[in-house]
Amino acid sequence: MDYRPQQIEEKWQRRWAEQHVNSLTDDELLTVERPFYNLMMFPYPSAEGLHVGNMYAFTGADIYGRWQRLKGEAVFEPIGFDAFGIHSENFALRTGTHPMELIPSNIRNFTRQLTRIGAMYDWNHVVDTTDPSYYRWTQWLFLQLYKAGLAEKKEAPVNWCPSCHTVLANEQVIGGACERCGTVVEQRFLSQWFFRITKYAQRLLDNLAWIDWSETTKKAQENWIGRSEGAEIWFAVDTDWDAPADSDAAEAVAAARAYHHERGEDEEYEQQLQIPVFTTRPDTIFGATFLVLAPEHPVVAWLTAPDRRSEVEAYRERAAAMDLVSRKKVEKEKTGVFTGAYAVNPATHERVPVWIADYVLMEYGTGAIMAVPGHDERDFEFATQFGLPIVRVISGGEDASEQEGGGMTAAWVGEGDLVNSGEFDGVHSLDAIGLVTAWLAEQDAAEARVNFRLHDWCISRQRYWGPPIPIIYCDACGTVPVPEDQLPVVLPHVENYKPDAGGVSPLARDESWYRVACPGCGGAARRETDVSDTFLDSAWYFLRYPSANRDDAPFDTEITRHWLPVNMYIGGEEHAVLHLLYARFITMALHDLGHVPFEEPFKRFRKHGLLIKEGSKMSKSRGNVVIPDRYIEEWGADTFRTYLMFLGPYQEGGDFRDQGLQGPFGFLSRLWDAVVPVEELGDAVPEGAVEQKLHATIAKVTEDIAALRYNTAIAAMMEYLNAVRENNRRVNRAEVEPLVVMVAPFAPHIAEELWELLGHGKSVFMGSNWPEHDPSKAVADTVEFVVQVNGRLRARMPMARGITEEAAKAAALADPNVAKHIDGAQLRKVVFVPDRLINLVAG
RNA sequence: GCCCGGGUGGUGAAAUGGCAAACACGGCGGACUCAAAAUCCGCUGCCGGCAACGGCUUGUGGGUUCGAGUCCCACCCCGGGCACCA
Repeated sequence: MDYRPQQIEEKWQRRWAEQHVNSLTDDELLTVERPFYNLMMFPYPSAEGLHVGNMYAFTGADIYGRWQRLKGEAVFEPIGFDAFGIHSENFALRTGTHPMELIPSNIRNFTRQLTRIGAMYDWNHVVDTTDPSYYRWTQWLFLQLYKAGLAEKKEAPVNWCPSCHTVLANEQVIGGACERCGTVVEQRFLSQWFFRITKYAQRLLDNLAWIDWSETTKKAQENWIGRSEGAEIWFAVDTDWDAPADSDAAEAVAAARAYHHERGEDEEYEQQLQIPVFTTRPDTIFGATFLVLAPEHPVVAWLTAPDRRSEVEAYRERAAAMDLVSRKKVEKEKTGVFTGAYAVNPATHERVPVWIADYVLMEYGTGAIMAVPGHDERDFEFATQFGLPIVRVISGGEDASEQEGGGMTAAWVGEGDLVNSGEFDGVHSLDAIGLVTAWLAEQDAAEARVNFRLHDWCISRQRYWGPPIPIIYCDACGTVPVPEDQLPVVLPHVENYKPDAGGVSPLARDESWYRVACPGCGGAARRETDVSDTFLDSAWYFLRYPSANRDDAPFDTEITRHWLPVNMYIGGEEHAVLHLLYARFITMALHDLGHVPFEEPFKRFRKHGLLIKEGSKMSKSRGNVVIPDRYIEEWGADTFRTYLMFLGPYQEGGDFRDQGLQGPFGFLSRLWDAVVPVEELGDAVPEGAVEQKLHATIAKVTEDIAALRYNTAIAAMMEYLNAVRENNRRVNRAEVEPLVVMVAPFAPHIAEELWELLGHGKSVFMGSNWPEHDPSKAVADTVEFVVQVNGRLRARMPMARGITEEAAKAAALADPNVAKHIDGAQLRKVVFVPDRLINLVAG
């Protein structure tokens, strides 16, 4: 009987479903012992169907879950659909199918594919983010954050995608372009809903020290959070003209006032206008020869000299019109204009000119810098271009020769001793950072400060396909949260859901929907018409899975305590700073609000690598995207799964080559051929080389799967099967039975079929069937010993395990080839590695 | 520029400082067959040699070590992320 994967796979998929092999009831969720929550990143259900990249991710995660189960854990392995979002909506717009029809049919197709690949999903606990019974709780989550002051609406510079007609979070802007459509984003000032993730910046960073995550992912988060230690230093403005007297005056002063008010500096501001700057190099303060403000800095209009106003205004307009990508180009020539104003360097008490330039960004630090051209490359370039003074305050680097004027030829950014720095001369720059900050602080001119690159998370979207933000605006009561007992705010079926270039949400076209009575006073009010970011849906879905059937709470307290945090989460590196950071933030916030007893959602996270095809990236335009269905049809899910895991190291990715499927298929076929004539199997216990190989293989496969080294685990099983079948020897049942179990996580269908043929009444996954190895039997009695002379291989000889150095040396010296290479020379040294090698150093 | 990966046969890839190339694909040769497919067996890094065996070989150049793909220093190349972040 030949191996016919399609029939076997159909049979077992049907049986798993009929006998509920892979799902837990809600009662079991509360009571089972050894719970193991095995999570993978839920897919966005595209119309194209599951991509091989999804299959790769899910298969690797499923293997881990199946293995835990074979070891006796009660594994909960759920799946769901991240079905809201711009991606689905854009596709719907393109094809003219309404997302409310498109998504359910995509989900049906995904469900079919996910079943066909043979993953052991718990179909009793599915999550669909577009289902009102789910997004009701997404809205609830928004309200909890709102009540805690962690959600706020504010006017801010935001990323605007002119193609998707919506704002984007910083994390969704990749290299200056929209993550979804690739269009270059613009900067706009809009009033948007933000989550105050920056409040958690330090904790998000600190916890990275102890969570068990892939190092690269932690590193990416660390960089994204971007902590910088330094100081904020205040420069008093010194001008001899009044604030602008024209019609812009009130506005300019109001803007400056608002800026300082937001920073809590009302008092200082009323006394004298000060410009705060952030620097990581307070040690270079004596070399700060000018200030540079971001063009959009709110105090610019206030302090610009009357005769400079038209030039400054022109520059600001040009900067505002520029897209963010070209503005942030490093290689671009420095531009800027002088405002005519001066400020006082608090260390030197010298007046320094105040400039504006687009290389200073409003969104980082204070939107203003002290320029130290002697020790900062960008400031050096700017000073050189505009003829501003360059002063050396740290020794090191090179100066031009006397004839050439002796000035600095480049910024010196390294360390050194301070010079031209008053009482600090001779102090090392690293020591000076703290000393100078303290000295300035005594004069109320500075304070030590930490800055983060991380920005607040902009969650409002001017789009249709998302959960409406549960807020109502009332003229009398102001901003009113929708009462929790009125959730969900159901997304209405809107025929024209096209986004609008003006930034008005599609929901704003449905008057009957947004006109609503104020929950506070009962008067006429209107709903918020923006929807929330898809990443909010996915920031808490893992909390919902075990409680997916609860309709009175987002997550059941007992079930959550039993199953969370997640034991193992496997997913793609592309979400390192998006989903994974948001999920951590939301969990931390829920912890602080008393909703969950832990603050990190995922105990372990492992990233998987990227699949490429025949040496190049898969993409639609290249036309080399692997369609999994075709391969599964041709080879079977077991072969496809095993090949995906065999083609390279899982955590690094690999190269998909059509020819490669032959290898795993041959392996499974040979396994089939070895086991299926069950009556012919011998009853002898394993012995000799096969026994040794069996125990060594169990040890290796167990270790490898634990470390996600699936490719070498499969190779080890292939080697073992080759040993079992060597020279047409008679195969014994006790030799193949453990192999069938070890194959099961990779190729579950064939394993089930063989397990049944071997006489077992129930699924191999019911019960702790993972084999144990006996370390004493995993090693051979004789080892092949390597003999080196002066570090070079000269002979190999079988020797008894545990042979002494003396005996090994004697045997080695007796070998004619060894003797020849020693050639009568004196032995200077003998290096002996037990059971492995002896190196005779002669001459 | 900074931060991660990575560079090994014809190909995908293995290798706690201790036999480089496991496992697999492909190729070559053979068995079976009228023939082909499937299957099975053998060979397969490069150079020299009938062979025994010897020499060379993990991006480049140095170093540490009895011994380096692996550790250290410098550099080149490829992939990914961040980036005028003060």
